[in-house]
Amino acid sequence: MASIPSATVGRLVTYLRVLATLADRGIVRTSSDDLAREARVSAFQVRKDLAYFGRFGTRGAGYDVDALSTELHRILGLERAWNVAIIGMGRLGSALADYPNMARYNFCLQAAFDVAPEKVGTVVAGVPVYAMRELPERVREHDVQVALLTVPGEGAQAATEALAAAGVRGIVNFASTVLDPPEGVHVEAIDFLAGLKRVSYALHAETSDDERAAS
Amino acid sequence: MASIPSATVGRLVTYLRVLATLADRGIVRTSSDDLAREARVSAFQVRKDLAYFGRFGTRGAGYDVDALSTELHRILGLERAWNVAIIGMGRLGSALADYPNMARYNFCLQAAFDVAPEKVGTVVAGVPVYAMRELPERVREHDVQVALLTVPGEGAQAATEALAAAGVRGIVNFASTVLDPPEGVHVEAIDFLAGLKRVSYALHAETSDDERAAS
DNA sequence: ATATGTGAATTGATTCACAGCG
DNA sequence: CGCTGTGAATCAATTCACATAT
Repeated sequence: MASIPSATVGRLVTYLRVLATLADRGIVRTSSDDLAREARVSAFQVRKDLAYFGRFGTRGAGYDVDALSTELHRILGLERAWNVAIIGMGRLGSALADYPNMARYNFCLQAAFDVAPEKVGTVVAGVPVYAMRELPERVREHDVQVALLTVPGEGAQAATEALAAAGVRGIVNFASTVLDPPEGVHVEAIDFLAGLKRVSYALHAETSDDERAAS
Repeated sequence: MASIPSATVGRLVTYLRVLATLADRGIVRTSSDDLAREARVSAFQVRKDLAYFGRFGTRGAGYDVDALSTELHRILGLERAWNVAIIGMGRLGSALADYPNMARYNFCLQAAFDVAPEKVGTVVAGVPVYAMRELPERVREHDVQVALLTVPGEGAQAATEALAAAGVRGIVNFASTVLDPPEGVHVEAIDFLAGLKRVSYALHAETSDDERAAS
């Protein structure tokens, strides 16, 4: 298979979300136009993105909401369950632990880890908190495939290597650090401070333009 | 000015972060090669990204860490302070409220909003929590320019419109919804569930490849 | 000597137009 | 007739090579 643009994968996730809201509204059939409007992309884009993976519509009639949703689940690997661990049970880690929508998408939170002795041994949102040094055994015990990394920046790379050594191949990194991903490990960065800075740029650039236009 | 690729803006944010770690290590001078290695991009890319905005290095010698850092702050609009509000004081909103690094980058958290009557009137991490219906006055009172939107998906679009009407032009959206941004409003999406799904795709695609290779 | 800054070349992604199917 | 699926064309971003400055 030709390699898929990662932007396409990101948009598939969006289409899936849109399909869910359509299904909630009782809508059974849709079109690339509909999906495009809701996802804020072009209808060409929707069709091209789907075309990388197959043919899911009926010409003249559009797409079946349920069927397309099922296909997208399959493509994104969401039909199977993924076992998830949280590394770092600070504010953010705890907030993620009782985020309800994770289970809805087959992400099963199995374990949490922290260095603070007072947290170790507690149970947060039904999930046991282990010491970081137990990570290798516990990751294997719970068959963890994906980690949510919420440790402070300084510890992120070390944690990544420990996770990789324990066999974890997917990491969602919440730290403001560029990780050097070990061979075979996929890292997705979620950096809200970076998002804030991009907003700052957008507002700032706009203001400078206005000033220039006014002069 | 020619329009800047948004990917470039994202990378500038990364370079800034790398420069901060270099400065912490007492490093005074750097090069496009160094920055590239730390940011995991090519040196060409670093130079091209910077070239959109000017000439910041000395040929033969590289870049001054402090000077480049100052320039990037200026470019990204981080020299001035931005007043920030959090909309939705659930788990995530509260976690964001006492995230310490925001102030370091001149993002000043001024106010928080929630619909729950028992939260209204409390002070979280030094920040007053107001009722959603007070949003117009309070946003103006605190001169809020940027909002962190952490309300559930259903309420996100309505909150966006209320914010826009109150004069907020920058929104970081944590909800799993595609927002229709009102005219002149910039939205940055931070969606960790989407990140998790992209990881799922990466691991799943890899596994399918392996199976195909083995057959 | 060395590392930046930049036009030219290349690669990749998006847009388009329409052929093909229901 | 309508809407999908897709090769071709356009547009944008990345990579490269090297002239240029210190």
